[in-house]
Amino acid sequence: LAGVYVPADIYVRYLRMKGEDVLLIGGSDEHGVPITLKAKNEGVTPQDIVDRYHGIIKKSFEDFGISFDIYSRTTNKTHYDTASEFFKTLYEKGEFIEKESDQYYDEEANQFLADRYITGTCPSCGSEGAYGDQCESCGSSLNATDLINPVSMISGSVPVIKKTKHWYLPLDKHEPFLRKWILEDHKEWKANVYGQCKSWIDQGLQPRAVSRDLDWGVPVPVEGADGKVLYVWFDAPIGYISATKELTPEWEKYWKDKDTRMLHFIGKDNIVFHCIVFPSMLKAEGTYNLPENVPANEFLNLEGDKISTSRNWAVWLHEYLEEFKDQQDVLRYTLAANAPETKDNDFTWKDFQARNNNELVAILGNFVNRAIVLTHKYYNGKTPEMGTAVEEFDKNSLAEIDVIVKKVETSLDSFRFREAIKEMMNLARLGNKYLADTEPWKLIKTDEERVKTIMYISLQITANLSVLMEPFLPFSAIKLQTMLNLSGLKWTDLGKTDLLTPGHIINKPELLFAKIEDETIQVQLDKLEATKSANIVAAKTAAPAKENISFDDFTKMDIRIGTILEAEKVAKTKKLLKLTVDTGIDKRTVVSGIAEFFNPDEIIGKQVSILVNLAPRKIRGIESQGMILMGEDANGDLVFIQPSKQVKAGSEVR
RNA sequence: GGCGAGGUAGCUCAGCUGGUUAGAGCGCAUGAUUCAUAAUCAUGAGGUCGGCGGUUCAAGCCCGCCUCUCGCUACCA
Repeated sequence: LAGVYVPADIYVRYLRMKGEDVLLIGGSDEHGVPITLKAKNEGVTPQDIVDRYHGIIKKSFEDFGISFDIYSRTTNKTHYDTASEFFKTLYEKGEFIEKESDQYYDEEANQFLADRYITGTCPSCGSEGAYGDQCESCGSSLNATDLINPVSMISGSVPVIKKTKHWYLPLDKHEPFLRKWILEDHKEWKANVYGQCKSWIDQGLQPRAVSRDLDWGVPVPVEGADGKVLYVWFDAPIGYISATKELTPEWEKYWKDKDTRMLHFIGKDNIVFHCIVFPSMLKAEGTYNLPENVPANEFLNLEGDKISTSRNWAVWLHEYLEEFKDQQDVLRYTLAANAPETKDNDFTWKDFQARNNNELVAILGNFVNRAIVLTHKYYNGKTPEMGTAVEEFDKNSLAEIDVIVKKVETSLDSFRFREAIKEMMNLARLGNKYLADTEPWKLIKTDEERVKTIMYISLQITANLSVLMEPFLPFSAIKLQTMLNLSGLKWTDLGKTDLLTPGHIINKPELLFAKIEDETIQVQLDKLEATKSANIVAAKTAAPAKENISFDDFTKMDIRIGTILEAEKVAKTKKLLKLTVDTGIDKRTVVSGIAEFFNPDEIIGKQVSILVNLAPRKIRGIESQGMILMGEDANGDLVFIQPSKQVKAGSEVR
């Protein structure tokens, strides 16, 4: 929400209020591989899975006030048609590279087999149980087609070799264009976006496969492509187009008109797809506009830890909407004010509370309340005349409205939402200061004419505020406008000093924002604490035992106590240490992925358990002759399996 | 390991092509005030700008090395 939907919604509401013809398009990307895995796990179809979530997500967005013109999904027919057509166009234009290769096919399961799903005898060492991509015994890298006696791991049948064709989008071909378009013509893009694009382009782009041998996705729409679907990253961005089509017959205007500006609001993990891949697709197709900007944001953490839906480390929108009824704007405000625009940021409930109590309640809500309460007290809710006692200070204060509006516009136009929302709050600050400086509650006893002017101006500030806050706090803006008995105001009304005309009746004051008490926050913190505990418990639960093996199988393993003699980091790797171990039998080299947990110096001289008859395997060009046994705890921390007291190197472990 | 982004007051962040005493909001302290949801207004305290070295008359901004965080990437038990 923080990085993508809230900023996008603010921006779009702003443009709509300016009277621009704008659409906010979004949708669920439903062809991801995790979806098929989840379906398999639960024994249901992928469609069941996506049906379950799409509705919930869509409704949550709606209730939260993310004003999508359409929130669609990539499993609907329009999308299938659109994506197919898009592919066909590129295909016919010769924008793809076709590569044919031999691949095993399981005739029983009716599908092509990924290398990992094929097992057989290794052609180089003759051992059984080698996988299609490599032999675990000798470590050689294999082509699946080289395996002797291959067997499908899915059905157990003997697979047949079939030619399979895949299509690749030659990103390298578009490199000169991308270089100019991004690196020269879009220097104004955010540093994080520009930097990552530059990095990709400078490293040289490779052709990227756009098809896969899977059964979940949009079928590849050319002859001889049975059982092939569009790779998810290819079809997903086309979803933006499909959704627009679904929404309006005039969809082409939004995608192809020269004057249309397209923007992608995304998270930083999606930069490459939206800045390099999708634009290349659009360019290749030829008739579409390219994005004008991609204001990608960084990530928002939660109470110091990365948000993770699988670990339930998250604030679920549908739960928030229930537990904080009618307080969408509080979360919108907090998220916008903390948007991770330049670096990852942290959401904390304490900050949420503080933003509400110290800013929304104290500054904004309070000012509005003061103005309206006083109006009712002095004039029974009737807007007074401007009065004749207008001073320089009054004029300056009114003029200040325009200055603030301009600043908000500048900030929004350059996608600086934190700055924009802060400026918006400054209008409420202006109001508070105006009241404090003019003190109408004192003057009412001595100078009623002057008080009319003061209240008139205070009300105009309030009315302006109700418009200015609308993109950010739409629910509260409507509430305030209802209180003021106003409606249909536009962005161009901002700065006007007669939004409420003399005699205009305003309604009774209601509080815009309610204080949030410590207990309420504590409930949320407790909930997260419970999640944390649950995760720890879950992590403590040991994995289920593997299948039984015979004693013979066990005795095949030759495990010894060895002593580490030397240790050094393998260059250009993060995890690997190259160890020299005295096994008692010999001194041998072992490559071990423990560099993140041990300094080479610290472990020299340590006794460890080592599997000495594991087939050698080349890792990073170094032949590893054995495996150091490690214990791994739930956090992934590694510890050595060591003898409880010093024993002779070469002692057997049984 | 390579690449990208970031490391500025207690917290969240500004700081444009290097130039006088480094800014804002919140928090904190003091004072004023009472129309208002004990809200508001004023004033103030608080920073060796991640570390070291360099270029320059001048560096938070430029260069080098190091370090920490996040992301992308790599033949990653």
